[in-house]
Amino acid sequence: MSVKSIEKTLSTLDFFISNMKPGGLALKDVCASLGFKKSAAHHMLATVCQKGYLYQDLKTKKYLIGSKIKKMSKLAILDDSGFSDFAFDQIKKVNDETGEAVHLAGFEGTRLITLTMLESKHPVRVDHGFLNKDHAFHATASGKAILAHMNLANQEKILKKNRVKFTEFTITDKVTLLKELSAIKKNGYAIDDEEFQEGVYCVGCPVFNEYHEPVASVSCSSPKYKIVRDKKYLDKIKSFTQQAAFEISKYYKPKKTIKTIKTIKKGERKYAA
Amino acid sequence: MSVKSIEKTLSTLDFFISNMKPGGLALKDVCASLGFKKSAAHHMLATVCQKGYLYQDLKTKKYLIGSKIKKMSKLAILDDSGFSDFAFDQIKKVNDETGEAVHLAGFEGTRLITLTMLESKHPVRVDHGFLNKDHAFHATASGKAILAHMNLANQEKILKKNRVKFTEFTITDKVTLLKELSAIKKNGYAIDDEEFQEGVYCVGCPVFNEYHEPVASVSCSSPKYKIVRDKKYLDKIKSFTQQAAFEISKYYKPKKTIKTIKTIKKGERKYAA
DNA sequence: TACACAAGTTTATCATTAATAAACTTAAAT
DNA sequence: ATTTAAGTTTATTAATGATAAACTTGTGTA
Repeated sequence: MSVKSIEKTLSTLDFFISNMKPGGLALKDVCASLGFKKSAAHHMLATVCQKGYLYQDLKTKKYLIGSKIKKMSKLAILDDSGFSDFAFDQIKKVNDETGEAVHLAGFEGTRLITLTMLESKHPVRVDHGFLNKDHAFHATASGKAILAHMNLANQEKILKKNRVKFTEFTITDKVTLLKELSAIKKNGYAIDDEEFQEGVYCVGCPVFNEYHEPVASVSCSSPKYKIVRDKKYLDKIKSFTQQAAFEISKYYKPKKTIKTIKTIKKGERKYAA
Repeated sequence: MSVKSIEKTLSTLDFFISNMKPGGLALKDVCASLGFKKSAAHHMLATVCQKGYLYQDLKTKKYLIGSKIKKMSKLAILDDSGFSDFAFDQIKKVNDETGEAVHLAGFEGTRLITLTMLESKHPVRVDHGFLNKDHAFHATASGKAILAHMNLANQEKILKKNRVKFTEFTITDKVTLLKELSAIKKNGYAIDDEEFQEGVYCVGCPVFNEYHEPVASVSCSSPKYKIVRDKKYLDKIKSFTQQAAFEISKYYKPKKTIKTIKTIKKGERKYAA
């Protein structure tokens, strides 16, 4: 069960984060975009303002981002960038060598999260454009690469919340998926053959932490026709992706010789399963 | 009127931001600290997780900061630091010269916000320790310094929400306050004589933008006995505070000769009344 | 200066919804 | 293996959030 007034409020915060304009947003803008009644929206926004997450300009009455949210942007505990920064060069290399879109994905609970992505350089591009692949753990190479190396309990928790059929090729049957995951674990890489988007073929490889738990994945997406046309193209993508994931896993095996090791705080390794 | 479930939810987010522990927070911790019933808290947290503001660790079931909040911390629109950075040297100077606690305050709607503060260097210190002086516009030197230079309409809006009696010296009568504000405007500085905290005496001076609208203030806090003991001490504090506020106002009159002018974006000047 | 319109605010009422308690599940500790 | 504690789910009820309508404020136009 979910609490509707909370959903509406957090959707509103989402909206402010994504659609903020210089002078702020008017009540009617929020109502128009999110389909709220103006009196209801007013009560909601008044409460959000009272808590300091937004505030209202005295003169224009438009709503602006409040100090509570701004304060967040200064909190070190929220800074996740250590891992992504470490991974960037490897992601970049795959992108440079293949020219295809490359994704670095992590997860939070049962949700797959895109941490970094580099877009395709080719004229015919695979353009995902979304940074939260909600409920797509089972339908993406990045998701399956992580999932394959989890224990059964976690696999089941995730699959329970990830059973959306995105295309006709999306695997939704649990038994078929578990069989697939078992093969992925053996092979060391995952394939997404138009399971998330039609015409898109991806290869994904897992990133492990120091306990060999899967914590992230690297994936490379290509238009499927290229894969079909040239068998060796897949091998190329596969090897670069695999190599990148292997290198990124070293983030979790910090060597003393790396000078920057002191700056890697415990809290940054928060992708552990 | 305020929406209670929203209040609870945002209080919970506040709690997570302030009290996050490495492995996350358990449901019972939230319930114990905020006085929620566990089933209600569970429903609330489930909704917050669904929206990606928090997430639950698969194994420990503890709640952690989610990608939505992390993403916020990377958004440029939230970056307010231009003004505070510009002001820092001046704040520092007052702190160095007087040794007393110095505050830079701004405001959001009817709420006074502490942007930066430097603590007292003296053994007997005035230690505010709070960064959001809620509803204290009327009871602080920083608040009154800003308020004095606003138009009557805005003054009244703010005073309507700022009438808490913090000490026996807090001025809550509207007529008395408006008279005081008028004097402050004439003098160019505001005094807080134990109106917010007993034994604490503050001087506050307004910072103006290019349209001569008050947008912030600098205040310096001292134990009252020092002020009483030595008449010249107040003059010293007053002159340093005044000078700092004057210099900080230059942020809003950018000269072409300053090279960094190009980096000052329109959006950063968001303290205008 | 007056008028009309649009946006925001407040209020009281009603129906929905969030809070509750109790039963249930899971996992850890003895 | 048993007990306990934490988390989850469910059905019920009382409280609360949504609503419409009246009201206020401010802006732009005549």
